[in-house]
Amino acid sequence: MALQKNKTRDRILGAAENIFADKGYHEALVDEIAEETALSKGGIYFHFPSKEDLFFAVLDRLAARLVAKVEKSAAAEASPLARAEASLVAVLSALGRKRRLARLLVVQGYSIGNPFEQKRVEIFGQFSELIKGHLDAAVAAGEIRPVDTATAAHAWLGAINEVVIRWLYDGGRPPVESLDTLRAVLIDGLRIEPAGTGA
Amino acid sequence: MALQKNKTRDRILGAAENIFADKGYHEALVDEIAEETALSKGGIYFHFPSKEDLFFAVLDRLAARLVAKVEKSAAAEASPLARAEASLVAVLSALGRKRRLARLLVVQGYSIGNPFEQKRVEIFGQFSELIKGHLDAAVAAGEIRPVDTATAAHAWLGAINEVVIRWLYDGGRPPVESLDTLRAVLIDGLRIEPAGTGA
DNA sequence: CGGGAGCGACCGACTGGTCAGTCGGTTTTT
DNA sequence: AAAAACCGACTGACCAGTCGGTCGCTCCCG
Repeated sequence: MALQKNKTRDRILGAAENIFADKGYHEALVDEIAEETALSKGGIYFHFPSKEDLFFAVLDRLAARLVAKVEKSAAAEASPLARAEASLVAVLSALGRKRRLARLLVVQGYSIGNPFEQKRVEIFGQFSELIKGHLDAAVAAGEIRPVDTATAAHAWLGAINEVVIRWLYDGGRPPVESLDTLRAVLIDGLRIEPAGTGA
Repeated sequence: MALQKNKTRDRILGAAENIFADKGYHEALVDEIAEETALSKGGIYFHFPSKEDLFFAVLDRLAARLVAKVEKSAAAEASPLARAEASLVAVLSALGRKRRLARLLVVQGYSIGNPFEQKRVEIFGQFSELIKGHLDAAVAAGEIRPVDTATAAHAWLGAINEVVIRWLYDGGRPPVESLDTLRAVLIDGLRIEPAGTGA
C-alpha cells in the first residue's frame, strides 16, 4: 500500500543518510544500505531507480530540513538585517549540532574519500595561513580590529572559494569583477576607520 | 638518468593535470593519462606508486604555483592590510584566468562527477537565495550599503561553509563560537552606521 | 464462502563492465 | 653488462544494476 511504501522509502532514506554520511558516496555500497534497512538490494531498487537518485534524495531531504529551520528563525526577527543575521546563526548552530550531517552536506556530498578530503584541508590550509599572516600583521599595525584572525582567514577563503565556484557554474562574470563586493564584505568590517567608532 | 626522469615526471604531471581537470578524479583513467603522455600505463606506474599519489602530486604542484604567485603580489605592497588585499586580488585573478585549473583546485579535487556538482550548486543556491533575499531587504530598508547582494550572499555562504569544514576537520570549537568573528567580517563592513561615513 | 487472479512489495543470486595495478619482458642509457 | 626506463597484455576485485521468482494481500466470481 502507498502508506507502507512511503514508510519504507523513509527508512531507506534514513539508512542511506547514515551510510553516506559515514563513508561518502563512492565508498557507500548499495548492499550496505540494504542491510541497514533490513531490505535486499532489489528492495532498494524498487524504491529508487539508481544509487545516484537515492543520494540526491538524501541531500534534498537534508537541505529541505535545514532550509525550514533557518527560515523559521529568520521569521522571528523584525528588521531585514536582523533576519539575515538570524539565518547566519541558525545555519551555524544547526550544522554545529549535527557533525555527521554537516559533513554530508558540506563536504562529503562532493567528496571522493577520506585521503582526498585530507589533502583538500592541507592545501586550503596553506592559503589560510597566508591570509592569516597578513591579517595578524594588520592587527599588529592597528589597521584592523583585533578579531580571531584564523577564523577570519577561513571566512575569506570560503568566500573566495564560493565566488569562484559560482563563476565556474553560472558562467557569469569572472571573479575579479566581484572584488568590490568582496572588499566591502570582507575587509571594510574589519577596518578601523580614522573617523569611525570601532567596536 | 635523473634529469630525464624528472622531465618525464613533469610530462606526466602536465597530462594528468589536463585529464583530471576535464573529468575529475574518478572519471579520469590512468590509461588516458598514459595515452596523453605517449607513455604506457606501466610507464606511469614507474613514476608514481598509485593514481591517488599522482592526483595529489598534481594538486600540490598547482597549489604551489598559486601560492608563489600570490605571495609575490603581496610582497609588492607596503602595509599589511594592503598585502592582504593584494592576496585577495591575486587569487581571484589567477583563478579567473584559468577556468579549468580553478575547477580542479576548487571543486573537482573533491568532487564526484558532473551531476553531483550540479546538485551541490542547486542546494547551495537555495541557501544563497535565502541570504540574498534578506540582504536585498536590508538594502531597501537602508540598513546596509547597496552592494551586489548576489555576490555578497555567495561570500557569506562560502565563509560559513569553510568555517564548518575547519571545525569538522580540526575538531576545534563548534561553528557558533565563530559567530562574533563572522559578524565582524561579513556584516559590519556592509552596515551603514548612524555615526559612520558610509562609502 | 472458497479459491484463484492480480498486484504491489520485496528477494538475492547473478551478470557485465570497469579499471587499478602487476609483471615478465624489451629497449635505452650509462 | 648492468641498470634504469618503459611496455602492454593480463588479472583480480569490485559493485551497480537486473531479473526471474516469492509472499501476502485484496477483490471478484461462482
